[in-house]
Amino acid sequence: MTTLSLRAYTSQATVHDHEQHQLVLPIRGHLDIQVGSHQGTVVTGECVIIRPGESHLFHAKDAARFIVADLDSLPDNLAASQRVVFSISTLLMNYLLFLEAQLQGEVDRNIDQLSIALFLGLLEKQTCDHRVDRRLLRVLDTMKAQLDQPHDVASLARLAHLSPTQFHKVFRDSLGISVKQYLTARRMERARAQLIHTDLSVQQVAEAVGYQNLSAFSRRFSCYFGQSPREMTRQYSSLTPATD
DNA sequence: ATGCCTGGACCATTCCTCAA
DNA sequence: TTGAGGAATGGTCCAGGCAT
Repeated sequence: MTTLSLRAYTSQATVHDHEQHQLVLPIRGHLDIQVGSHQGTVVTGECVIIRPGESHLFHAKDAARFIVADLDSLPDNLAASQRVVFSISTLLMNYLLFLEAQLQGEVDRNIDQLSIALFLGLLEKQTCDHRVDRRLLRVLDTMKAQLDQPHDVASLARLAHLSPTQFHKVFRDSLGISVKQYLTARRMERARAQLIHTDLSVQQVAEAVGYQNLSAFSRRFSCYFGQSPREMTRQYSSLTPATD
């Protein structure tokens, strides 16, 4: 049995434990946590795993809000991990924001079941073997929010309060790829989504993800996905029934 | 014919790693 | 932290394919 609840703690909770697994996912503000021997702060974009019988306590600031999920069992990817805290994907983070609104609305059993199913589906997609360095969170947000803008490493490093060399190192240690590779990956994924889900032309999509030059975009897209933007569009449009 | 797109060649810039 | 050097990336130009 999986239940989801939205909770906003504002005061020190007493030490306690549960029979079920519990996941705590901040959607605003941060929490000070103590889980077993682990102690630290958890911020938006991270998830805490609390195993059955494990003593824990939270302390949240006034404005902090977070989603709590009680589960009988963890998905395999989480169960296999020894981590207490890991970074969640942007997709799951966005879904949590939707859930926040959903959980405060009217109670509808069907919708609730679908919501939980989707939550579990996204949970299974998490790679919980890493935790993104805090200094990079603003940088990642900035890049993702401004994919159409040019980003140079020097200014991104300043945002993280690191020297360019340190920034390179922290970035690769934390995410396993270089800054440029990360930016290109985000741009390509966004581009693919726009090509498949919108009627924007390849030119418009290229501009939307920061390429002034269509040729450069097409080349990069083909390298990344192994097929051209137009081929990608056609492949998916042939799978989608016509609406008119 | 026209517009849209792809991909090759070339070049400049920026990135990234590594040694000092 | 800095600097060097190779690698990667993006822009420009252009030729050519494809659909309308």
